[in-house]
Amino acid sequence: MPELPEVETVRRGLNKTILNKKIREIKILKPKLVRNSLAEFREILVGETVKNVARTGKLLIFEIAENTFLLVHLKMTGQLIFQSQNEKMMGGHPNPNSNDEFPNKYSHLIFDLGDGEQLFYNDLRQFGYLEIVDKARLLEIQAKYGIEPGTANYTWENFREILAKKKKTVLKSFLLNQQIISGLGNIYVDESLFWSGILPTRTAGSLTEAEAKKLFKNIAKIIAEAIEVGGTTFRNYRDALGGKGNFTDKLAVYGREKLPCLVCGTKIEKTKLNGRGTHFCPHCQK
DNA sequence: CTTTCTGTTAGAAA
DNA sequence: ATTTCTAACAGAAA
Repeated sequence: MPELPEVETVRRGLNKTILNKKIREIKILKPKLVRNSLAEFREILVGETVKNVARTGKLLIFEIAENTFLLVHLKMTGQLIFQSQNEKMMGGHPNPNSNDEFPNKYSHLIFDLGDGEQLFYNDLRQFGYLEIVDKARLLEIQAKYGIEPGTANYTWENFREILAKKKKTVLKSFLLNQQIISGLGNIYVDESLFWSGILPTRTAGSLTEAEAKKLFKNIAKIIAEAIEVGGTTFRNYRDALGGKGNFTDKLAVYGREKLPCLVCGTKIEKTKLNGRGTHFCPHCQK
């Protein structure tokens, strides 16, 4: 479900709500989502506090101690939602942006933070995971991620270099590959290619210098804009307070098949490319 | 009713 | 080695 802007929005929400609150207890209702043994998972976390929540690509990193990190990947439908029971008891819904009540049938882990405060890990499709790792393992995992929009390694030089290394790869797959460029998913790949006027079926090596530069800039721009408005809620995505993202109304092609292109009015087409639904304007994209 | 689709990605197959 | 397909799962939409 969530791509870089959505995970970043969750990260920011968590940093505003759960930092330095002691984990009193953890209810684990779906053990398979935890990659450590349950005993170890509880042993390490209960009594600790989260010092900071960081992120690499779509992976959340809870900093627990010098050599202890809790990784959380939301995959398609994972949610991390903070709820304070106190506000609820004072009347009104605890989260002004949400009507959802928690826990629900998809709340598979519940972190008790004391004072009526809880953090829920919800996951309809149960593809996500939680895993405690040490620093060495964390670095190993982070090393597999490609350049990331919004960070220092996202430079034109580096972008040109990865394009040159994957000349024959179809752009859609190229942009979805987290080891090449991290953070993009199906929505933002389609949007970036649309605004760059490039068909998703083109190969990395087929781009002109001008096209490549345009794509490079548009990716950074679209990701930044999406973060600003709290990401995109197409179906299940919710932020750390249960709220929805507002980039949804700004989508130009994703989910707009058969609707007129915002730029030229041609009907947006949807095809399947490498197993992924792919949206594009047959007139604007060459 | 059945079939197809869904924001991810590890691992298998090609 | 590199690229494409499939499975993990539940539910909505066609």
